[in-house]
Amino acid sequence: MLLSKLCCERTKEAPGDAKIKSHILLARAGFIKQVANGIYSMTMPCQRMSQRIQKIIREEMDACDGQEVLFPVVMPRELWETSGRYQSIGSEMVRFKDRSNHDMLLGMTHEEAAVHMANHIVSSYTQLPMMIYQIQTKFRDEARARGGLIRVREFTMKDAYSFHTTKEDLEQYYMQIHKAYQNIFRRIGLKRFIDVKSDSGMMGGSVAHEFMLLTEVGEDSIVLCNHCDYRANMEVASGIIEKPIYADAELALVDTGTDKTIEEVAKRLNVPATQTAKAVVFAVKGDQDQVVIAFVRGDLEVNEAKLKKVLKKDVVAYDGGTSASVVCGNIGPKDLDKSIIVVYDKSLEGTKGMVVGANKEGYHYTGFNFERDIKDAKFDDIAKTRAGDKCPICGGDLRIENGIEIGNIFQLGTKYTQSMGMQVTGPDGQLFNPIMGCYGIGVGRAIASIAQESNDDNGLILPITVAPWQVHICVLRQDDEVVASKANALYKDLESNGIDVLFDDRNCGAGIKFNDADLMGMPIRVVISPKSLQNDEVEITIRKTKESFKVKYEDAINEIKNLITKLEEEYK
RNA sequence: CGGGGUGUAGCGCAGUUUGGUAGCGCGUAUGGUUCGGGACCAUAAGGCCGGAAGUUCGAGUCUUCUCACUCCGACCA
Repeated sequence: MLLSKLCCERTKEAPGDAKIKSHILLARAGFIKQVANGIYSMTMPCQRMSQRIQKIIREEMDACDGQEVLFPVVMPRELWETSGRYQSIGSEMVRFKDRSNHDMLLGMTHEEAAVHMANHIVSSYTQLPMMIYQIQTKFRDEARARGGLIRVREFTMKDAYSFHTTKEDLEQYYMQIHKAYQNIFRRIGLKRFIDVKSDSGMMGGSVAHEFMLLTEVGEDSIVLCNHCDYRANMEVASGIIEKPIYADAELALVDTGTDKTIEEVAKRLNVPATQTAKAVVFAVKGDQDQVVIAFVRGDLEVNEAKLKKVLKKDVVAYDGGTSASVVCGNIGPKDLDKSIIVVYDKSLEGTKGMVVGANKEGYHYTGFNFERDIKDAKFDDIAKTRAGDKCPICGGDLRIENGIEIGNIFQLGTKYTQSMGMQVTGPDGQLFNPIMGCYGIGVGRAIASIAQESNDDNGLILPITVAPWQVHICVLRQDDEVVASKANALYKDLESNGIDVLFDDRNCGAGIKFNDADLMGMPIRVVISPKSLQNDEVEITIRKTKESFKVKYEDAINEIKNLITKLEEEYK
């Protein structure tokens, strides 16, 4: 490809609104062009990078006996009603009417389409296990797109769906995909990626993992153990906390005046925050009259994802406007309104001598004993894990890092095959619902992740496995006929040897060429100039290591071939 | 959805307080001198100042409405 003809403009300055490295660099290198909020066009280099990533994904999926298929982008309402998700998914799914007034939607995930396809084709367990996958555009009307390609509304995704006869078979296959994902992320050049246990969210199902790139700019919080392999998304992480024992005491009503917060009350009564219980008020989503109160120890926070899981209901912030009587700031477990759903965190289990609200303006109780004073209380894990809590596996210290989700895998179970009525005949002649797994990777987010992780002050540093071109030729003094023809000949020769080359054939200064080459990040730079040709040489520089050496012009092709092989080794 | 911010040349921005001929840097085009880390000189092209309505002799600038983008938060397979 001739750079002079490439539809891709590099700029010195980043868009004013770009904040994170990957966004700044992809924009400056001219890889992406924003069209609307969360919607981008990709120029040729970016599209080629996307295709290279897709090729690696295909190879790994095919190695897991995946069959590449294509589901529709636009689907009818009826299909999504069979799973119940037409109703349960909110405004992040775009809905519209076609010309004959049918309700239609844009696919944001394709479980329904996958089951629809499988259901009409598979009739016997002998056809299982089976995995189908596609690489296609998805649209999710995110409330807030941000960070360039990190969080967008329209994106390319690989989504795969597997069908199994037994749970054991799914589990075995799940491990196989898990391995394939590790291969994919390693091969596209990501370094700091890990898999974590995750919440299965709206997808349903039980076991789920997310693949995360650890980075400052990540939107997810990940809990990691400093000593063992334990790691989990904050949404599901559980740490062990120190539980100081306080002396049991008589229940006593004390005047706490206008003090409401844990900090104020603890200070007034001269007790540590760990000797208090905090009440956090929620309401069931869509029903502000159904109040939910979650109790955690005073020094802890409620983890809403865990609370939702315990309740099996969605909760939202309580807006205060209901019939239930709650005295905010003085809420306690004793004598609460019967209509309220109450959840206690494990941090309170077995505690005594605690300070709790009295459900009475201006008063708290001291000496509260959870075993004695609440009958039949059930304790669930609903507290947010903190850095410094102890690992549930080995007892080591936990730490918290940010991450970007770059892929995920779910053991779905029969949620969709059941709701959509997919049944096949089993070995015993009886019909059963196949057990499903599903597996996603965001291609655009992988591009952003690579850019985010692999760069320096001068620009992108693309792994050779995904770089749009392996070699970037800079010809200095394009106006010199001998140099120009030698450079052009090298360009042609490399291409005819199956090497992808970006040839900077512009007649401009060396600085401009070097800066553009660094910014765009191709792994191998070849400089050919009057100076190098004096000794009949060209200069080869490795972008990543800045390592540079000269080779004879005639040997250039072989040297470059060898170098490519050597660089590729690292991603095997 | 809540709270802030910004819309002026392809890109980055000034000009708005106090209304009076549309600016700067980068980029682009042409000519020339240079040219191994974003060179220099000269010349030129490029704008309905996001949109609509209003105030005014006169609006990029003031008023009202609207749209878009964006940051923080809520939300998020």
